[in-house]
Amino acid sequence: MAPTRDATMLDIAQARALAEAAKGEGGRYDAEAVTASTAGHRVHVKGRVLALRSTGGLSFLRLRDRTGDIQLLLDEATCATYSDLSLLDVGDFVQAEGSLMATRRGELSVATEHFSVLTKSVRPLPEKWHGLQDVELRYRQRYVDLVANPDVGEVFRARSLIVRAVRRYLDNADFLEVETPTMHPLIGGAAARPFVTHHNALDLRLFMRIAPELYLKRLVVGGFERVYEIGRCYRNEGISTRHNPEFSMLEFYEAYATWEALIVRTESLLREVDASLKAAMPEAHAKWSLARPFTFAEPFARISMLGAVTEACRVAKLDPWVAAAEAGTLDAIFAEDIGPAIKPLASSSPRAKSIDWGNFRKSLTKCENAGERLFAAYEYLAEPFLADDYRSTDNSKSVPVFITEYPFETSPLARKNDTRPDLVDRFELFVHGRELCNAFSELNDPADQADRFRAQVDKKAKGADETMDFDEDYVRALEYGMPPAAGFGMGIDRLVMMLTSAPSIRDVLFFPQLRPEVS
RNA sequence: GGGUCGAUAGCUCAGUCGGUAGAGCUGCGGACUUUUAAUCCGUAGGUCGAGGGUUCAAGUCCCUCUCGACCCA
Repeated sequence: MAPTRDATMLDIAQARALAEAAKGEGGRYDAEAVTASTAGHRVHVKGRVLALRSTGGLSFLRLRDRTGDIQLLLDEATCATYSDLSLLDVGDFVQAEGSLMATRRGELSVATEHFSVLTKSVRPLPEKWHGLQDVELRYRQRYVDLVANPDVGEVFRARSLIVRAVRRYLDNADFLEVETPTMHPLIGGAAARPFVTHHNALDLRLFMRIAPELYLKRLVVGGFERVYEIGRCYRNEGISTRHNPEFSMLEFYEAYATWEALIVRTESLLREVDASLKAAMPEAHAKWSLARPFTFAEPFARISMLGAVTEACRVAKLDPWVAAAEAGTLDAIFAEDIGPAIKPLASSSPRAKSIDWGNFRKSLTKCENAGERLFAAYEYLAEPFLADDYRSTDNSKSVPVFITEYPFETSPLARKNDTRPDLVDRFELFVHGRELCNAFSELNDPADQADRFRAQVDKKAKGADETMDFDEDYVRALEYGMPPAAGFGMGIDRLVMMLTSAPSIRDVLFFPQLRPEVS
């Protein structure tokens, strides 16, 4: 069927808008008002058939396109192609032409005079009421999931809006979006195991990037003072609700800024992105924010790593350790085996009982210096309880926490603090106890950087597998001079999970990594 | 890597003590001119994830494996 000349090809939302004036209580339309307001205007819509009901010589189709749904009413007496209905299935794409009308129950419909199939669906869609529930099938056949489960599409629309809002924020702050290599000859920029690949013509071993960091900072050396990249990174680790082998990361670098400036940026970035999401998807946003265990409505908390450990010891009533922290002698305790101390300490309070003492002890024994020990103490004593300890004023939600003053041994790319050489000018942001952002004033001293790379190489020689390579070209770049700068990294997938209250990273990735399907 | 749970019709799920494989939706045929998970009548649909074992007899009990979910590391 060729569309007749006087029908206007419309998105379904546009077609509905023609009858907006006739819309009444509860979304019901008055039949006479529809006829009056559309004045017999003919419409031509295209979409997918979601439901098909027939009562003798009268049939109803529910049609959906990207803008919405509308019902088609087909009367055997007035629809020229009515007999084609026998060939029609749910899932087919059709075009239909007719005038707008309202049914007795007040549903806006197209009184269809012609319709034809655009694409035939030869597989049945999942059952209409329960939809597709099987999680494995939902991930493997996302194309079906998206048709059957409208909430899924909502999360992915949110993801797109979130990324757009992040870009808008950075673009407005005069950052330049760039692209850097995803295949690297060396491992660098983060602590993770890489995927290895091979370039045939160059006969070259390459690693899929674990972070864009070192390339972006080369651009800062080259005079690109504000750059950002949103891109895929790859880490050869286990798969879980929070980890996928490939994931998206935002990094930005700002010359002449310090980590303290980035704390301010981080708060404003997150609030602005969330506000954009709220503006674009108000109903979904209301649902998600109700489900969030955290809030952005109050100032984020801010505490040093040692402060967080001390505070955590206080809440857990680990009195001897609180005293040691205040006297500055905590590391002397952690440097010895804490084994004998565990039993009395673990019964100090309910909180103390829930500390993972066994793994904390094991982790401490692997540490080689005070910095690593403080980090381990933070990981086991403070981090698991951040969401309990940092609460909104009415105590209903957790507030995000900036952890600052990281030990330099655990931060091979961050700038040392000017007055405390055992610390680096770095922070991480934890939202409801989960790490979301990592940022620091950048190390731009080439000699110091070379020392840090050497320390990484030594660790690798001792068997550590999550270490960086010595990147001579990067040191050479620093030798030409990098302006003082601060850099920021954030996992996009985690951000989307938090904002949409998605429990698994698989809910925010269209095609999460799965084992191959067995036939 | 460890633990728990799961896999039965295209989809969602039952299946008791080990005794002939079930329902709803979907599909197919039919009735019905205002449906909304339409309704009604009829009908089709199965390598019970794979392999092995116990048994007269296994979807069901045992073992191994595959895939997945959740929790822990």
